[in-house]
Amino acid sequence: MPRYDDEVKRIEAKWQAYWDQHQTFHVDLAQTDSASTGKLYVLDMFPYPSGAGLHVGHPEGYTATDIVCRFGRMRGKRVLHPMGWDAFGLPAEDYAIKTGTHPAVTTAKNIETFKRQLKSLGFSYDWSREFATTDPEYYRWTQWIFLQLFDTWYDPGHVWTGPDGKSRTGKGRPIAELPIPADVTSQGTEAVRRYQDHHRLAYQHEAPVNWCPALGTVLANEEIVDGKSERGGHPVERVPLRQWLLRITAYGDRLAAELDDLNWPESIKSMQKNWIGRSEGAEVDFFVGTSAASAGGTTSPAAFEAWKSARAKTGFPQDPASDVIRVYTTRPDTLFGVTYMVLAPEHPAVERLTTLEQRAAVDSYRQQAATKSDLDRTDLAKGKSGVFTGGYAINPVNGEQVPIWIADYVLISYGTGAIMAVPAHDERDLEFATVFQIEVRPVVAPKDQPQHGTPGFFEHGVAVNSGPYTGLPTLEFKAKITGDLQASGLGRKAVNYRLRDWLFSRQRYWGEPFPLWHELDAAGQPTGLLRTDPEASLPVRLPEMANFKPTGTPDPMLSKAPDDWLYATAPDGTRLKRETNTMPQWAGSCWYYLRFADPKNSQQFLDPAIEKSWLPVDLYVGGAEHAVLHLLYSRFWHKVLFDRGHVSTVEPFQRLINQGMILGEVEFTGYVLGEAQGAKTDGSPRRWISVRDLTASVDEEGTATRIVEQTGEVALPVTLDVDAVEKKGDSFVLKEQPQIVVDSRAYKMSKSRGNVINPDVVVDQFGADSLRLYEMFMGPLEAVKPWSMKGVEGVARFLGRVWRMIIDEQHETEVKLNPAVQDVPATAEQLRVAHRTIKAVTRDVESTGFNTAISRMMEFVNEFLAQDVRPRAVIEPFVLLLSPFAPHIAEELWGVLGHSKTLAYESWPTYDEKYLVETEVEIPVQLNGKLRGKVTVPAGADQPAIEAAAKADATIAGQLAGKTIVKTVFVPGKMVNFVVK
RNA sequence: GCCGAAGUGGCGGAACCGGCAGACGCGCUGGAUUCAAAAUCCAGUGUCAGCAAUGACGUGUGGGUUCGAGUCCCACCUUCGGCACCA
Repeated sequence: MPRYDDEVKRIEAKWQAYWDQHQTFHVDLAQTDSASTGKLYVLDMFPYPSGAGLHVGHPEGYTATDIVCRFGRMRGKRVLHPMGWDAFGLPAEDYAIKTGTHPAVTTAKNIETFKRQLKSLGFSYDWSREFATTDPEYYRWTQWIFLQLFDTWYDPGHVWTGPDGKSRTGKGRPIAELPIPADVTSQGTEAVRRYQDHHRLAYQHEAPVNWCPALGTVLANEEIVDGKSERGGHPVERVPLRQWLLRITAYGDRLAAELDDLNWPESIKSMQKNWIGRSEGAEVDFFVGTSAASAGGTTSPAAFEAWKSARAKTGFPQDPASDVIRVYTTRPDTLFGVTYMVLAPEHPAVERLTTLEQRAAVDSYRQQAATKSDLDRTDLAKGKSGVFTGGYAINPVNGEQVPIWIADYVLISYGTGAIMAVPAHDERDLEFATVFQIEVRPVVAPKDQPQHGTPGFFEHGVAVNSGPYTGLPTLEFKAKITGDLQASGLGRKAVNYRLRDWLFSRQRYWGEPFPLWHELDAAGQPTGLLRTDPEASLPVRLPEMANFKPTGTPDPMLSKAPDDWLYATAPDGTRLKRETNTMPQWAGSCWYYLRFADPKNSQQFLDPAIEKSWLPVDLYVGGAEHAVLHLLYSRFWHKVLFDRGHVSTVEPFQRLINQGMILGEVEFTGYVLGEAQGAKTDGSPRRWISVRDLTASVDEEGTATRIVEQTGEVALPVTLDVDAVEKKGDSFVLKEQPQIVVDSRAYKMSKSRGNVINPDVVVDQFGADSLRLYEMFMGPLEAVKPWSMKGVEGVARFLGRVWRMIIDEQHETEVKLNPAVQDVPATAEQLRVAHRTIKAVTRDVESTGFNTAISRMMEFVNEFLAQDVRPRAVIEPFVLLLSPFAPHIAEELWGVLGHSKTLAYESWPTYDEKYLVETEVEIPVQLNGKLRGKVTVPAGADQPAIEAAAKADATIAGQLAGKTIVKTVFVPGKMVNFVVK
C-alpha cells in the first residue's frame, strides 16, 4: 500500500538529489539559445541568515518566484533564478561580543542551515551562482562601486541621452570633469583636492549623529523607531562625529520621477515618493545687517534700502552672506503675513543675532536642544517651545522689522534651517504664536469669502492685505512673487527634499572596510586629504581581531586593528592611516542582483555583454518592510552606475511584488479582572470582562495593556480555546457568558508569543510540496494572512488525492500506475474539464493568482477521482500543471507515467477553445433584476428562444401571471431579465 | 493629523468588463467502511420562515446611479501598513 504520506520523504529526497546531480537548473548566461523565447530574471530578496533559521515567511515569496521560474522554463524561457546571503550585519557581531566566536564562523554556520532548509523545499535555484556579501571576492566589488561613487559628482544641469535613448537632465560625472573655479585653482592643488572632495557623491561631514551606546554604534535615522534603536530598542543620543554620507538627494528628482514607468504596486511608489518628499517653493533673504546685535537688535531702514539696491544689481547670491537670514518657504504668497522668524537652535547665525539681554536664555535653550534625543524633542513638541534672540530682520516685501526667535520645531537639516513664520496660515506657526502671544496677521481668504483674511486658513485661496498682490489667487501669487523676488535679487525658486543624504558609515567590525586612506601630517594628525586604494589592490580585507568588544566610544571598532593594517607609507613618503569606519548592511544588498548575473568574474563587477542581455530583473519579490530603504538605495546606486556607463538600464527592478506577512494562528483572548499573571486558580468563578468595556493603554515599560475605561483597573488577557467561544452578531463571545465579548485576531509570529511556525516541522510532518502548496493556497500573495495547521492538512489531503488518482494504492509494495489511467481517448466532457483547467491555471499563474490556480486543480482532481477511466491524455497535462507548485510529487508521477527524465523542461500544456464549448447552457432568469429561476437551453440559443423557454418555465410563468412586461434585458449567454409592472 | 491598502458565511478566501454572491479549502452535521479508531468515501452546510416547493433577508454603515451593484459615484465607520513639527 504505497500511500502518499508514506512515500513523501523518499520522493522529495530523491528528486532534490536528482536536480542537484543533473544540474537541472543551471543556466549559462553567455550561451545563446535560438530555441528560447526570451530571458526571465526572477529574484527573491536574499535573506539575512539569522541563527533562528528559516521562518515560514521566507518560503512564501520563494515559492511564488519558484512557480514563476518553473512555469517560465516550461514556456521556453531562459531563466536566471539565483540565491545568496546578505551576511554582514549586527547579529553575528553581537554574538561575537557575547561568545568570542568570530562573526565569519557564525555566518558560515547560519548559511549552512539556511541552505539546507531552502534545499529541502525544492526551489529551482541555480546554486552555482551562490555567494554571500561577506565573501571577499564579492565585497571587493562593493568597494569598487564605492570608489565609483567617490569618483563621481552630480551635475544637475547636464542634459544628455543615455543608452536607453531617453533624454534627461542631471548626470553623475567623473570628478575629473568637475569645473574648478579660478579662485580655487589659484590656491594650488591642495585647494583643488578639497574642492573636489566637497562635490563627490561620497563625502565626509561632521554632524550630530545618532550614537547608541548599547550597540556601540552610530545609527542611521531610518534605524531609529520612536527615538530608540530599531534593533533592541536601546536609547539613542545625539553626538557630533565625522561621518561618510552618500549624496542621494542629488538623485531625488530622478528617483521620484523614474518610478512612473515601473510595474510596482502603487502603494510602494507612493511610499517612496513621500519618503523623497519633494517640495517646491522659494528661498528668500531677510536683511539683518552686519552688526545687528551690537546695534541693539535693530537695523536701520537706510542700510536696508542700500542692501536692496545692491541686490538689484548683483542678483541673488548662491550662498547667503552673513548680513541676511535665508529662509525656505512653500508659501511665498504669505510674505505679507510674516510676523516673526524662527531659526533652528543649531543655526550658525544665532550667535551673532542674540542680544546681550537674551544671551543667557538663548544659550540654555540651545544646550537643551543639543543634548535632547529625537524622542525628547518629539515628546516636548506636544507644546511649542522657543526663545527670542533679541534680533530683528527686515521683511524684503514691506520693510517691516521682524523679531527672530529660535525654536526646535525648526530643523537645521531641512531647507535653510530658518523659516519665516506666518501664523495666520501655518498650523505650527499659529500654535507657536499662540503660546508666545505673537501677532497673527491674515493675508489669505477662502475663495468664496474673499473680503477678509481668515486666521487658521491653511489652504489655497485669494490674497488680501498683500500690497500690489492683493486679490491674486494663491497659485498665481506664488508664481508672480517668486519671479519678482528673483528679478530684484531677493529670492529665487527652490526645491527641497524630505530625503536626507544617506549616512553611510558604521563603527562596527562586521561590514565592508572603506578602500580609503587619510593622509597624516608630521605630527600623525589627519590633514583632511584622502587617497583611494588602487582598484587592482581590492579587496581591502577585514583585519583579524582578537576581541570584538565595542570600543565604548563612538570610535570605530577598526581603530583597534593591528598597526600593519591601519598604517602605511605611500611611495611619495606620505604617512597614511586607513579609514576605520565600515559600510552599513545596506551596501552589500544594493547591487547583489547585478553580481548574480556574473558571480565568478574576477576582472569586472559584471560583464557588459551579460548586463545588456540579462538586466534588469524582471520580477523581484520580497517583504514590504524593504519598500523604502533597500529599494531606494539600490535604485540610487543603479542610477549612478547608469550615469557612469556601467549598466545600460536606469532602473534595476522592472516588476515588484511585496508578499504579505504570514501571521500566527488566530487566537481568542478573553479578559479577567482581579487576577495576577499565571496565578490562577482556586476554582472560584473568574471575573470576566467584555473587551467592549476595555480600552487600550500603554504602561511605563511601554507594554500595551487593556484597562477598564471607568476605573483604570488592569485586565489580564487569557487565551481561550476555540470551543469556549461562539459568534454573536459582529463579534465573538464566551459560550457560557454571551455578554462577554472576546478578542479574535491573529498576531505577528514572535518568540515571546510562542506562535512561531518552523518550516522544518511542517516539512517533516507533511512534506515540502504541502508547505509550498499551502502557502500559495492561503490567499493572494500580497495579502496579510493567518497561518492554519488545518489548512496545511487540507492541501496535504489534496496531494494524497492526486496520488491516488494516478498511483495504484492497492498494490502491496510497488509504486505503480493506477489501472484507471489508460491509453484511451478522453470523452468530450473529460476534455472540457481538462482544457478548462489548463486555461484557468495558465491564466492564474500569469497573473500570480496562485490560490485560485490551486482551486482549479482541486476541481480537476475532484472530477477525475470520480471517474473509473482516467485517460493518460488528460492526466499527463495535469501533472505538468501541478509541477511548478508541487514539483517533487509531479516529477515522481511523471516518472510513473513512463517518462525517464525530469519534467522541468517539458512544454507547458496548451488549451483549445474548441473543447470548451458546451452543448447546453443554464441561463438565469430575472424579474426586475431579481433571480427567479433558471432555464437550460442549447448553447448559442438566440433571444426569442431563450425568452420563450423562460416564459414556459413553471415558476417564471406563475410570477409573470397578471403582470405586463415593460422591457426585456438580454445579455447573450449570460442572462435574461424581464422588467414587469 | 496626512498618505496608502482592506472590510464578503463559523474561518482562509472566490466572483475576469456592472449580470446566478459564497468557487476551492478548513470547520461543522449526518451516513458508509471498521470489533473500534485513524485514514478514506458519500451527502449536507449564508441567515430566517416552511414538511416541502418556495419566500424574505444578505458582501462594514447611510445615501445615489442602473432593468440589474460585492463591483460604479458621494458621505461616513472600522482594521492594518507607512509618515509624522519637512516650513
